[in-house]
Amino acid sequence: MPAITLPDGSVRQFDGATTGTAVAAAIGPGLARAAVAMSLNGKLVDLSTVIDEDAALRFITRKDDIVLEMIRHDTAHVLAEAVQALWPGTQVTIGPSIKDGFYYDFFRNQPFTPEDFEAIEAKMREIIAANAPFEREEWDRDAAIAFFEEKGERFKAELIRDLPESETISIYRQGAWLDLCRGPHMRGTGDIGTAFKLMKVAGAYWRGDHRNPMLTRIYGTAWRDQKELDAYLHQLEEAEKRDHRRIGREMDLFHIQEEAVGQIFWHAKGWRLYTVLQDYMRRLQTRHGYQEVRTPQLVDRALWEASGHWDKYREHMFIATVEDEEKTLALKPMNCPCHVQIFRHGLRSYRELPLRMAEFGACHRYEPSGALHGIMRVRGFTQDDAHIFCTEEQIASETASFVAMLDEVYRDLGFENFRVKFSDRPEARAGDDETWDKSEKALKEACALAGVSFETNPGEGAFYGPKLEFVLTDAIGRDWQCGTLQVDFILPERLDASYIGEDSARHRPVMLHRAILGSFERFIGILIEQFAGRFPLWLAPTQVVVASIVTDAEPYAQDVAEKLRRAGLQVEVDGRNEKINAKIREHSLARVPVILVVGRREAEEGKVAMRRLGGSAQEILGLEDAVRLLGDEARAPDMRRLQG
RNA sequence: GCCGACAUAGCUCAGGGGUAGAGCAACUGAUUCGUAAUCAGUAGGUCCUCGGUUCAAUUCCGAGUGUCGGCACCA
Repeated sequence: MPAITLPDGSVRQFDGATTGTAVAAAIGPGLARAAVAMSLNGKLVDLSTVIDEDAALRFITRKDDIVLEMIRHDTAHVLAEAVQALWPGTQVTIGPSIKDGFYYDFFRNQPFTPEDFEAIEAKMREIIAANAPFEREEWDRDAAIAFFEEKGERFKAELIRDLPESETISIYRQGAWLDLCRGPHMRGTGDIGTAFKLMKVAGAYWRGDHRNPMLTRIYGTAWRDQKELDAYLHQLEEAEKRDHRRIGREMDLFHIQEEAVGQIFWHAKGWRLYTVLQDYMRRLQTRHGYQEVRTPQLVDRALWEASGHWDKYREHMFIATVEDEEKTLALKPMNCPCHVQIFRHGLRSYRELPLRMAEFGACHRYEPSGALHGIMRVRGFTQDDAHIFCTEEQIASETASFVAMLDEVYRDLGFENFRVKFSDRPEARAGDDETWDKSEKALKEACALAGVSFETNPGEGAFYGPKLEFVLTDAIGRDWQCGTLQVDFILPERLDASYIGEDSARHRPVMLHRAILGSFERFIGILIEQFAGRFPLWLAPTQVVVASIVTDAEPYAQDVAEKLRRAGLQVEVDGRNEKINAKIREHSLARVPVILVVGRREAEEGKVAMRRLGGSAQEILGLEDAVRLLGDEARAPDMRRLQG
């Protein structure tokens, strides 16, 4: 006699075991039509699930956002059926819903191409139109394995074999086709609707392991209706316009070419942005008690052997040799071993700790070709790196002040939201478990002190210690690690760093590896996408264009520009023989934040007509006022804070 | 690195077995025009590289390089 409690608090009694379908029908035909699944005691299940005891029930209709996940998951099943119908012998593997869509991984000797999409989508529409119900069955484990092996589905068989013994083996049928699946699903394929689209094909390793065979993955997107789908596709187009590679070209910031793959040719404007950012970071870190150093690019392999990097990362290092010498040198892939050299050069006292050593360290890593991505993932980059040599007791407070500094920087640069991941010990690591226990504990306590909440990223730590990763998202929705803080008990040991304690004995310092931007290259990439190239005045490579209306006004335009330059602004004069409309248009498209228009009138009266990017209003200002206003506004945020 | 796609003027792209075209940009001239494109003209290309097929390859085939999208990697 199940009593079913609905979200409005009402309770319905049923004589015997019932199903969601029956309950919905009992409530009303409208709901019966609309309900596609249900939440039973908080768990999302099929509508056909049998209810034989008291339960809290909420029906899921297309209005619920959770239905998007179901649509996507169901669409993945339909995709798999379509593909197997068109290319028998293709093996199925897994097909989950993901952000904005779904994918399905297939094994087939010949990969799919986007040209196949049309045929696949047509077949999918057929399957959806047939509206076969999704039917759940629970199978015996061995029978399921035998069944899939019989069919030649060795990946499916392997999946079942690897499921824990306690797991129920459930199968979902849709018409004549079936798949191993945990569920839940909507009522039938017809519930999917027609707002789906196959997006791209890609290779993906079976179970995400590069030693395994490569599968063909088909990505798709699916939505409740065409309107949502169109909106999503439009959003993708908009994101593409923010792509830092595109804006970098449009704004003449940088380029990359074949002769220096993975390295950046910074053009004048891009470099201006870079140096403004670097100056800002330098001021900030000085204020936060860091000392800046500079260490060599080429360092003998002996040091990398001692640090452990040679062993682990040799293939990813650029090696340099000279004919006259036996030595093998490596372009530094990171700065820490060099910083330890400075630390251990001479005797250190506990009184010097925490010692915060910073370097804008230019590093080179031979990144896999497939990893390269614009200026975000490169082979030559510069970290805003620093190492804090401290005692164990100082870890927490140093972490807290680091997080405060990072927070300040991210806010100043327009990032209010960022995610923090805590990555703990990886499989391949240096140091014993005791040390790792100590490091992870220290870092977690430090997070608590700093009020940092994080998600855990198991097994993703550095080989020498656990790390915090500060993650920002690019225009296309991809995550990038920028800031980081890593606790390291290992390197000081390996490279024999020590200080003299209060007790006059030698002690090992702890090293905190930390970066805020991560690399200038990556961060500037993110910054470009964040602002879509429309930088705040202090970061803009060209801050002001003075545009003359008539040739007569050009001398005055030059005069205006000169005064602005003296106030520290980056100014260009557009004295070309073009109509003012054309100039406004061009400089607006070039994302110049401020255009000062000057004609005869302004020249006579000593004024400027100021127009801001994105607005159409103009403001008439006296020249001196404009210079003061813009000069003030162009100050970096830290300078404003200092100067008020 | 792996799978796939792509590579033509500075940019965006069209074309196609008989050595290439558009728009924008550039340059020249005219125009001096007050807030998102003035008009006219000119110039610009080893069609990524190497090899093969062919009377003939930028086009077809192969290899390489690079880029893009994923996957794997990311000290």
